[in-house]
Amino acid sequence: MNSDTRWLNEHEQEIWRGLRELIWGFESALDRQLIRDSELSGVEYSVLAALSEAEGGTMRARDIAHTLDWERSRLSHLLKRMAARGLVDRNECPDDARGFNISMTAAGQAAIEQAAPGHVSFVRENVFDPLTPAEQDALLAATTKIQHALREAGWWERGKVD
Amino acid sequence: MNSDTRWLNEHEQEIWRGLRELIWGFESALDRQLIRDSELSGVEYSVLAALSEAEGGTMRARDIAHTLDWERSRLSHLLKRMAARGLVDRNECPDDARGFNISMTAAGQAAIEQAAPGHVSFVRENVFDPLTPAEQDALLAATTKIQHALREAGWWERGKVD
DNA sequence: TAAAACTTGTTGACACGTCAATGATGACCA
DNA sequence: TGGTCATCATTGACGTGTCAACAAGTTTTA
Repeated sequence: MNSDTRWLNEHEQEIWRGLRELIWGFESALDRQLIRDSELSGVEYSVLAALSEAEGGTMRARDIAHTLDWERSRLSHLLKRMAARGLVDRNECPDDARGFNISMTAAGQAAIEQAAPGHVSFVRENVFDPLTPAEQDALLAATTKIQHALREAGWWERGKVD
Repeated sequence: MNSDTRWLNEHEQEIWRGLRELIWGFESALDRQLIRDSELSGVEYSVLAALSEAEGGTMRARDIAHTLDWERSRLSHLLKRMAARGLVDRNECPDDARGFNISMTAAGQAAIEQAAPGHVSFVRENVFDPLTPAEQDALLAATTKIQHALREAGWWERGKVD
């Protein structure tokens, strides 16, 4: 933070630029692919994927938020739109009067089943096919270590950091 | 796309999850750091960083959009907000009546100078410090190849992919 | 048990992104 | 010259994310 900042040298700038561009570009490319090949956005896909792994295609909103590591309000806004589009249903939770059970509708099920193959192919073709197995493992090592550093420093969780 | 989809095995899912979580989490962590330690968002920082490398701290909007690989409308919306906050000025371009010259104000200059050390430290501490030089190079190789695959397949550019 | 504290989910204000439409100007070429 | 086409920037509609405030229910605890 002070004047003894360790600035990046040329090579480090190149590495950083590569990472930053990928972080920026991959997510939007993934979103474009989903929106073109299905009727789902990336976030809608995430929610339906979580539901499809739950028994009966049903989860409490709280648990979806926890699984995806999302803020509750973010999920709430999205679920309202998804319910309006007929992708999910919301029912009161019998155990806990505060809660809601979110379940996939038949339309939601159909949407994710239609979207999944293209989504997987996208990942296959753009992450795994271009890399050797050794490179794939190196990528995992790097992403794991970076994520670990961010967690250690408290930057991973949204909300207050200090 | 067909029924012969090559699904991901366990290990591949682990690699993919690591990448996806990093892509999701890194950007928001970076944004949080900037917003906490300065008065700038990540996108505002990008614009000011581009301007600070131009002569006189001035660039045409078109060139900023090209440098950052952004849509013009995205830049236009942001510049309107930044101008309202006093971070940039917009002046008509003498050569081309369609264009605008965007320049950093003194406040914009002060904001990025104040934000830069913390930003660099964040990258240093969360990307370079956790990785060995060999791992850094492996990361660059992986991001480069993935980006290349996305470009080849036409997924990199926003807009129609046909 | 009553008060305090926490959990769950919604809402509203606002920042930010994409897309499509618009208007104005510049470039090209027949 | 005049018409066509491309370029530059803006705008509005809307999807999406964060944050803070809120209402209502549940848990803790004194």
